[in-house]
Amino acid sequence: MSDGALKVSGMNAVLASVMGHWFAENGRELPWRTPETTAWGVLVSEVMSQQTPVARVAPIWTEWMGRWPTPADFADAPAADVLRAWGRLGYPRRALRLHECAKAVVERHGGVIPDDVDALLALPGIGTYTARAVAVFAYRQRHPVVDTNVRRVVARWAHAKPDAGHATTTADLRDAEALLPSEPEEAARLSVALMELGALVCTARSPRCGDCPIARDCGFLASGESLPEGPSRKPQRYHGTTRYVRGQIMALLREAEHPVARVAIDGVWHETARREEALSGLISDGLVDALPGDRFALPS
DNA sequence: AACCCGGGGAT
DNA sequence: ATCCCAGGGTT
Repeated sequence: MSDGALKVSGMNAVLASVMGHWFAENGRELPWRTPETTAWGVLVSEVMSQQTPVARVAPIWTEWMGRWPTPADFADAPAADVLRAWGRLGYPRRALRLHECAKAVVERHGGVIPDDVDALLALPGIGTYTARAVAVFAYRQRHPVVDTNVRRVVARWAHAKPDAGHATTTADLRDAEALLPSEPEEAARLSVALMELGALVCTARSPRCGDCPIARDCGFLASGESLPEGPSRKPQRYHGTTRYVRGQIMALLREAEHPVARVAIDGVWHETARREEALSGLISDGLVDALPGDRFALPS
């Protein structure tokens, strides 16, 4: 952190206090934000929330935890059941990785979600963000938790920039670490509050600076600059892409009671090459089984 | 570093 | 019609 104000002794405690009060008043009541949520529940919520808005995750998470209350319960489930329960959350490879993760937790850790960041990082589907999120939100340890929201808040508030880079870097972790108060519990509360601030107030396109509890110290607000108007990313099309066709095939197979013939898959998109690209990709990803007789199904 | 991977709600 | 979202894995 190069900003001089942050080096003032006690500044982090003040930030944590202000953000803590703001979160207590304004934080959303998500189903996994309860004292009885297990580390497994936290892990599931984090994986489901990777690139998927939490509002869409909440009902699926509740159903999921009722069906598979522990990693061991989930590890024993058939992959097809897992993919159907995942439904339309998107990026179904996450569901498969979560399945592999649960199996690894059973084998390596006796069915207990590890509390060590490095052990978490070694699990399938657990990366820089999710490992720290579990260690902090489930085990109340003191680590920086840096997601897209925290990167944006820190970029604006501490660095007076309109936005952050597109991926989490070592510098992002160091910047977030520099903001944490010394007490792990207070640090954990600050991290979730910063994430919530980014989700509700310090949003990507239309930040509500009038509602921001830390606007007084915000470098970007003080700079007087305004956000760039044009699209911040390259234009992304979806309809007709491989991802779209993959999604169509997965939806077809999720809803099918029995293996489907190739001709049924032909109906999801008119371009054969695109269709084949999508189908072969799904098979190599382990999301689809190719069965004898040119038939296809979710993996068994 | 760049690219791939879904889907829906907001604007 | 376009943007955005509690990212991770592969190359």
